[in-house]
Order: sequence, then structure tokens, then C-alpha cells
Amino acid sequence: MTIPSPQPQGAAASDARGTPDRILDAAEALFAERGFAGTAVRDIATRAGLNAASLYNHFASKQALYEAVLERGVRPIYAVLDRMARDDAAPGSDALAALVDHLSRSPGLARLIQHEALAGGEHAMRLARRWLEPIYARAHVALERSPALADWEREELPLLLMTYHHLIFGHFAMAAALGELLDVDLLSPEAIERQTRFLEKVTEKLLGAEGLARGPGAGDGT
Amino acid sequence: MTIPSPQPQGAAASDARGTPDRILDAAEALFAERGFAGTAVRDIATRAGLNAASLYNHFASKQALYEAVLERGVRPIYAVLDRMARDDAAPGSDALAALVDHLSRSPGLARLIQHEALAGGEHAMRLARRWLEPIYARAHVALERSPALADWEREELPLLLMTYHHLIFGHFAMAAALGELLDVDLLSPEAIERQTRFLEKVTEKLLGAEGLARGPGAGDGT
Amino acid sequence: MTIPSPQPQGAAASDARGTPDRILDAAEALFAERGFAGTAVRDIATRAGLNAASLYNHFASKQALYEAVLERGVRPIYAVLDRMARDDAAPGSDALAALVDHLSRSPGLARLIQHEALAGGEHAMRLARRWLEPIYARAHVALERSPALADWEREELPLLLMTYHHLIFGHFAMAAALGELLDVDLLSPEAIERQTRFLEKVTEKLLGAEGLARGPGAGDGT
Amino acid sequence: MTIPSPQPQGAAASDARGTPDRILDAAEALFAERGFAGTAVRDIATRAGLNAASLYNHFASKQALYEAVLERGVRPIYAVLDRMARDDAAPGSDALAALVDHLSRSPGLARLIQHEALAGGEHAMRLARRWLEPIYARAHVALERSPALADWEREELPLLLMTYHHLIFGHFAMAAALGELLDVDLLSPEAIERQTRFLEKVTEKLLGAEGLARGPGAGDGT
DNA sequence: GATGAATGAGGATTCATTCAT
DNA sequence: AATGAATGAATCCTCATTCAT
Repeated sequence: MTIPSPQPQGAAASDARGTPDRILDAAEALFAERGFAGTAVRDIATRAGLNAASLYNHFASKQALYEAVLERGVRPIYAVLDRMARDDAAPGSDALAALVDHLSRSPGLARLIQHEALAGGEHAMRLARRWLEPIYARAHVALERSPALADWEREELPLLLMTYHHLIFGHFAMAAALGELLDVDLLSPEAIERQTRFLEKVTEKLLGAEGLARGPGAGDGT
Repeated sequence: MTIPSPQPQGAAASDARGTPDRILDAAEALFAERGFAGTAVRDIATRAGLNAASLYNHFASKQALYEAVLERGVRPIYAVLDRMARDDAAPGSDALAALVDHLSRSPGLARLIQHEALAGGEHAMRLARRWLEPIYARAHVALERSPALADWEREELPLLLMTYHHLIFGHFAMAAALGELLDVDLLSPEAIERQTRFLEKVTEKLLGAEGLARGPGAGDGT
Repeated sequence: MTIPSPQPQGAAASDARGTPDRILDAAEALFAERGFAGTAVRDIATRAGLNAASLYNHFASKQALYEAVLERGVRPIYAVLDRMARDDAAPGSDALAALVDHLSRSPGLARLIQHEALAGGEHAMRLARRWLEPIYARAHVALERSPALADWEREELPLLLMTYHHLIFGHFAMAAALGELLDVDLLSPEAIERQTRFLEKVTEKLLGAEGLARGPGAGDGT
Repeated sequence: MTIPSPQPQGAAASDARGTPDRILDAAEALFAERGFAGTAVRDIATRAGLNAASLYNHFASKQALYEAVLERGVRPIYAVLDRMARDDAAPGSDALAALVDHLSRSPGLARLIQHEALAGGEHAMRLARRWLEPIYARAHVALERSPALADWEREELPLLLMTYHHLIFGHFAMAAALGELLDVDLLSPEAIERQTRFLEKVTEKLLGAEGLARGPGAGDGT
């Protein structure tokens, strides 16, 4: 399961793509790095190779641009969540892997989302809600069967979900800084893979072998 | 184990305490809510019942104020970590409980630290480093004895530590917003207690009954 | 005596007419409403159903457009004044009636001219001068014969002329707003007619039955 | 009957008075000359001897400043109108004289009001309404007694009132420009006096010897 | 002729900071 | 220790205008 990145990974990419995309890329990077208030429109424009005024030919305001950045970044995540909610042939931890993969390739996204979350912004809140829905659904099913889940009380479910939020978004939001600090590359392909495995391991330990992710019809292969 | 809060919890507290403290309180709240760039000095001053100019009688600059806020907030955490590093009679999960308790009472602190972490600021990095040191130390010792720890590879240790960071700072940083979203009070005394228990449970599952926290000489009381 | 309006009153008029005229109409309306500085070229273009850039295919600059609007609006007024100056068979208060009629049909014109007058703009000044010339001429003649005029000193002549300016341009410039305020329609055909009669009455009272407007050879029909 | 000017007429006045007043003076002059949209805050500030930012220590916004200017200018006019409405010993044409005097000394005011009137702004409309009220009141009384007023129909009353508005505000709004054009000083003390006499004469001719202004108990002295 | 995109200049406003009182 | 006033440097955004297509 893979989330297709909108950007071609090839070199010189940011010159070949359309101006709005270049603006969105620049904005994503800067908003992620400095937050909304800390980012100057002129800096975004400059990074996109534009005069600040030109930016307004493509986005109506700084706020609108910010929302476009979030929207673009969050859409693929919604897609995963929606698929996760619908699919009977349960994606299992594939979903987590896909998310991790997406975030590792969309460098500012996790930080952006964490910024939003810290600010209590609507976007983050909406994401959080949709994050919860599909998982709650299957959690309730799984609750009746999984021996591991039996260990958790109903009031602890939100905490478990928050844990996943942190392990995914929090991790990548801080990966750059912490990696530098620890002198470890937390964003190399191997690191990504390691984090994926780590997530699986954590899931296994917290929720038992099958985990939350297995959908209703999953266990019956035998 | 308890971290003494600097603020008297009594009523009329913020009026009776000294001006610098009132400024620090106001600054902590606003920096936490809006980040450094998003916070205006005048707003801090107003919230502290002052004219913006007066604030400069107490702090040399916005930056200096910010650092004072961080410093004040982080100091007690350092204290815990240091004790954790030194004490032979290991604090065990007491340390976690103390942290949780402190953060739950110092409302903006976790958000502030997460803001710093997102910005890759020095303070957060220093905190992260000190966070790691004592734990690394005993992790290496424990590694040789704990059967649960044997499940983790050396490269996964940072991930485990980050997990704790998220579960503590990330949790409280988002507690206010998420609580409102889920219509659950994540900051009530019971919720704090629940989160503490949750942390213990997670520790148990991830690291085995004894957990990371038990120091070298701890297990042998028997 | 009638001043032919340039716009066909028929429906779909503004779509069928040429682009420059559509631009002029839009510009007249907006300049009249908001003044020169307060009007954005883009708004004019939009109102004319164009992109702002396209407007520059028809007018060299905002200033040039403004002048074209004034020129178009003022030309018929010059025509009346010139006729008034030349004609021996004096148009009498017909001239006033024609002006009133013209202004009532060219909705922004009076406001536009008042804007110009307030700004001390060239166009308004030129208009004022031409307004004065023909009238001065016959005033001096009339002065010797009209018993009413004998009441006025030479220095009061400009004041009398200004009075007419106000009663004509000032009236229509404020008609829309004042009408709304007083909940009276000052622009209905009857209102136009009433204003015309009012002007005649005022003229009669101020200047005697014959008024300023009668040319030198006019009174002697008998 | 005199309206006291707020400004000391002495030299160096504008340096000695308070900053807000200096700003108001500068703003009145520029708004009058260029209209609201055409006036740059920086120009106002400069003319008041300030940095543009400093201006915001005294007025919350350009709009607020504009309204303060109008308010200050219009207040004395309201005062005249109110007195005119209340006083039994009718001010008669004294009121007009006072207005003329005030406007001739407050150089931008008339233009400012005409700008407002052209824009259909609230302030001008409120002024217009209050302008009408006291006059309407006594007009209805006078209507029954004055032989001259009998010449006017009820629907013509607003037109008469507008005439006065034009002769007062319109006159001074255009006096500067027209004076220059005609090479006549319309603002010299003699010119002011002449305009006052002109107004009286017009009143006499339009409304009879007693005029609109005589209040109910006025005619009966003898 | 029409348009999307680009831009330099400027415009209102905010901000951190200073200083005299 | 507090404040009102002042200010240079930004910041977001608008505008008139140009140009390639």
C-alpha cells in the first residue's frame, strides 16, 4: 500500500512544476519550519522564485495559502484512513506503513500537522477526528476477540489512539531535529523501515499479535 | 515524588505575586498558545496588567523573556532527571508520575516545549539530550538483564525514548485541544491518574514488568 | 432642447455596445461613486466584463481613462454652453432644462464633476471657466436692462453663478444619497421635472421674470 | 453669534498644541484636499511632524482618524443647529452667519463634508438629517404666516434646504479652487462678509423679508 | 483583442524596543 | 517601577502597469 507523492522525485523538479505547486512546496517547508506566524509571505515567494506580489495571483491570502498547504498534505492521509475504514480485506499495519512512508517523503507535513495540533487549529482537529473514527470502529469489534485488547479499559482507548498519533506524527515532526542532535539519521530509508518495524513491534506488544488494524474478517484465514 | 509548583495555588495568586512572576505566567500562557512568533510583547504585558514598556524593566527582550519562561519551566524537569540519574534507590515509574503531575499543573509547559521541539530550538534540544543521558545509562545496564529489553535492538532505543517523550510531552501538549474535541476532560485529576497508569501499563508491556526505570541496584531488594 | 445621450436606453445595452464604451460606463459609475483614488482599475475592468490587462488595450492609463470619462461627460455640457453663448434666439431657461435632463440621465456625471471640483482638477476648472464665459457676457448686457439684476453688485455675480453650479451639479451629485436619506426619489421623472421648475422659480425670484438666460435680442419680441 | 474655533490663531500654534490636535489638523487638511482614499497616512503623519507609526498611538486606524476629524469639525455645526432648534429668540440669519464664519475659519471642513456627501458617507448623512430637522420644524410654522413661503409647495421644501446646503458647504468647498480660477479671493474677510450678505439677500428674495430663520415668536417685536 | 502571470512601488498596520517623565 | 509617546523595521496586501502568449 503506497500513497503516491504528487511531486516527481527527479532533480530540477521544483523548476519544472507549476507555479502554484512551487509555492505550495515553499510554503510547506517554511510553515513547517517556522510555523504560521513565524513565516513571512515574502520568504515563501522568494523560495518559490517569485515576487511576493505574484504569490497573490495564485493564493488569496497567507491564510488561504496555509490552508491549501494543509489540505494538500492531509488529503492523502484521509485517503488512507478512509480506505482503512472501508476495506474488508483489512489493510492491517499496511496502513501504518503507508502513512510512515508518506510522511517520510513529504518532509514538512508532520511538523505542519503538529504545529496545527499545538495551535488547536481546525485542520488538525478535523484530522484527529477522522483519525479516530475508523479506528474506533474496528477497535470495538476487536475488543471482543482480542485477548490483548481486553487489558485496556474503554477510557484508555483514546490514550492508545493518541499514542499512535504521537508515534507517527510526533516522530516525524521531531525526526529532523532529534536526528541531528543524536547524530543519527532518522529519515534515511533504513530509518523509515526501522520506524515501521518499531511501530509493528509496539503494536504487537500493546495490542497482541493481531493488533487493532486487523479488520473483522481478518483472523479467519485458517 | 513531587515537583513543587512555583505558583501558590491559592486564589488571587497572580495578583499577589511579584511582577516578574506575573509576567512569566502571562508569557508562558501566551507562548504556549501561540508560539514565540505569534505572541506580541504587548499582549503579554497586558495580560500581566502592565504596559509593554514596563515589561522591559524586568526582562531585557522578548527573547530573554522567552528563555526565562523555558528555564523556569524546564528546571524542575531537569531536577527529576538528575535525581533519576543519581539516585540509586531508583525512582522507578515514580519519575514518570512526577513528571506527569508537574506538567498537568503547569498548563502551558508541555505545549511550550513541543513548540520548542518543533522549532528545533536549543532549549528543547538541551532538554532532549538530558532526557536521554540518564536513561541511556541505565538502559545499557538493564539491557543485559531484562528479558523484555532483549527484544529491542540497540538502534531502537532512541525510538523507545522518543516514545516516552511523546507520551508525556505530546500528550499534555495536545490534551487541551483533543479533550475538547473528544469531549473528554484529559486534565481532570482522574484523567491525570489514568494517564499515569496508562504510562505504567505501556511500560510494562513494552519493557517488561520491571521497566527501564529500575536502576541497577533496584531489583534485588528481595 | 435636448442633449442626446450616448447610450441607447434599450435592454442589453451594455453588452451590445463596444468595449471602450462599456469601459467608460463602468469607469464613470465607479469614479463617480468612489473618486479617482478610491477606484481600482481592476474593478472598472471587472464591471466592464474584462480583465484588467485588457483595459490597457483601450486606454493608455488610469489617468487617461479618467480623462476620457470626463471628456465624454462634459462635452454635451459644453455644447449647451456654446449654443447658449452663440445663439441669438436665446434658449433661455431651456438651457437649464437641457442640463438638468442630461445630468439626470447620465447618472454619475454630476458626482464626477463635483469630485473634480473638490479636487480642484483641471477639467472642473476648465468647465467652470466655460460655464462662466457665456453667462458673463450676457450678464453684462442684461445688467443694464434688467431691473432685478440691478439689485446685484458686480462682485456678487460670481456668487450667483456658483449658485447655479450648485443647484445643478451639486443637486444631482447628492440626489442619490439624499434621496435615500429622505426617502424621497429625487431622480424620478417627476422629480426631475420638479427640479427644473424649481430652478425656474429660483431664477425668477433672484433675477426677475426674464432671468439671466435671455439673450440680448430676446426680450424685444413685442 | 460666533462659533469658537478650537485652534488658537496665534503663530506657531500648530507646534504648541497637543499631538492629537496636530494630527487632526494635518488630517483635516489632507482629507479635504485629496479625499479619504487619496490621502496616505504617512503624509498625515509627516505633516504633523510624526512618524507614521506614532500616529497609531493616538488614533486606532485611518478610518478612526477620519471620523475624529469629521466629528471635531461637525460638532460646532451641530451646536448651531441645536441652538437654532431650541432658541425661541430666533437666531435668524445669525445662524447662517455663524456657520459661514466657522467654515471660513476651518479651512478644510466644507470640502471634507462635501467629500463625505459625495461618498454618501454616514457622517454627511447624519449631518444632513440634523440639518433638516430644526429647519423643517420652523418651516412648517413659518409656512402658515410667511407670504413668500406660500409660493413653495411642500415637495419643494427639501429643494430649498438643499439650496442652502449648497450655498454654504458647496460654496466654501469650492471657494479655494474657484477663487484661484477667477483670480478673486473668496476667502478674505471681505469675501466672507460678502457671502454672508449674499446669503441674506438670497434668503430675502426666496423666502421674503423674514426668511426661514425667524422662529415662531420672532416677528412680533413691534 | 484578451488574458494569466509577474512586478515595483506603495499603503495601512503591527511590532519590539527606547526614552523622557 | 510604570507609562505615554516615538520610531525603524517589518508584514500583509493592493495597485497600476507590463508582457508573453
